[in-house]
Amino acid sequence: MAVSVTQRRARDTRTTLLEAARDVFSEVGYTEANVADVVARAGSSVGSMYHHFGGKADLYLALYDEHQSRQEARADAAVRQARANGEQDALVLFVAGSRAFLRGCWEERDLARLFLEGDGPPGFDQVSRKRFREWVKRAGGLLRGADTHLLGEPFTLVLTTVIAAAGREVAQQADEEAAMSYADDVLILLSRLGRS
Amino acid sequence: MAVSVTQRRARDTRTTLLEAARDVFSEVGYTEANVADVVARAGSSVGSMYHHFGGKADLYLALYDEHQSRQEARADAAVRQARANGEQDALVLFVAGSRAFLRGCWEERDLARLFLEGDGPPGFDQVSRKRFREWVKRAGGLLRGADTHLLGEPFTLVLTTVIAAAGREVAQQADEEAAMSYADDVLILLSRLGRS
DNA sequence: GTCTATAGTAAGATAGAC
DNA sequence: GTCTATCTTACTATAGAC
Repeated sequence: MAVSVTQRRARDTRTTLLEAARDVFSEVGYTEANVADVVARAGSSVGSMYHHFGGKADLYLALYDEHQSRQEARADAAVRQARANGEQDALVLFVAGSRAFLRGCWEERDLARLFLEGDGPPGFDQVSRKRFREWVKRAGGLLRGADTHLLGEPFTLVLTTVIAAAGREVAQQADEEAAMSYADDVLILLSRLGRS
Repeated sequence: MAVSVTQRRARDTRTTLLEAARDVFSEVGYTEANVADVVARAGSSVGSMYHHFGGKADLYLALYDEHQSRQEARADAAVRQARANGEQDALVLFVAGSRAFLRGCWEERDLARLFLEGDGPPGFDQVSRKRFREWVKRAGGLLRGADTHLLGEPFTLVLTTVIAAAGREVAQQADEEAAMSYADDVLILLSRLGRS
């Protein structure tokens, strides 16, 4: 399909707005940020912004969606990779996925901080918790069967909250080495939970 | 010291406002709540509210302060009690304190939900995380020396987030039995972390 | 699709009488 | 200390020209 010039412009505008939103939200958080600043930084206009997005909250959610998708992709890839290398231990696979997730928190630390800090539109906390929980449940499914203790709500809860909190801390470290060292420390603790 | 009638009235107003704030915040959360509803429910007035408190955020913080103090008292009492009963194992003591904390989350479930849900004034998340962390560090100090692995930031982080998340879930259970059962499940997992 | 200008609105906070 | 009335401010969202 040929893409017309105007369609391309529209895409650019959308992208530019998202990048500006990323910067502004990261710097001042959701509550403090205002739409005017975002469109100013994007060199766009309020009208355009409302043409492409439903509003401030929608902008934030779009940013979250893309970030979270990338994070899940990273984790999945790491698990596949480990498996391709012959790894079979469920716990090791799970840790590999989580580690990739945490590395992603470092690489996209501005966004990770933003989303894990808890400053978002009304109700965002519950939404993101739910999505994250789904992911952990899927990834944590690896552990099923390994140990009967590893089933059930409380276990998923612990996994979810620990990884999220670790992500927040990782994103705040001074350099990559410190970040991954922190990540590994937490993953060691998590591993203990997996061993009966 | 004799307490004058006007002083007493003032105290009553303050208390009534706090109770109303508790109800309103619990029902609709911080963001959705507005000062007008609070004073209406209290049968008071905006002016009085601003006489006693610095504003909406201050009202919320006062509520949090008192709740958290009660929670810490509960936990400390439980630890003292266990100690008085001859318990010496650091991990068992820590779990006893945490269990009392979680029971408190059930007893004051309206507030526990409110504060652990993440909807508060700007910056509240960090403030409450910090205070909670201090408490866990103090309580978790029990574990120092038991095992060299139990030192360090990551361990405190895990303890903190797991207990907080457990509190949120406990506060949402249907009845006390379910709540404490959930609490115990999580505490079993936490115990595993303590055993090397 | 993009922009400017403006409307709408909601709510937190203050002033000042009693 | 308590109240009523008002202010002020800030920002989201829309309308309509280009």
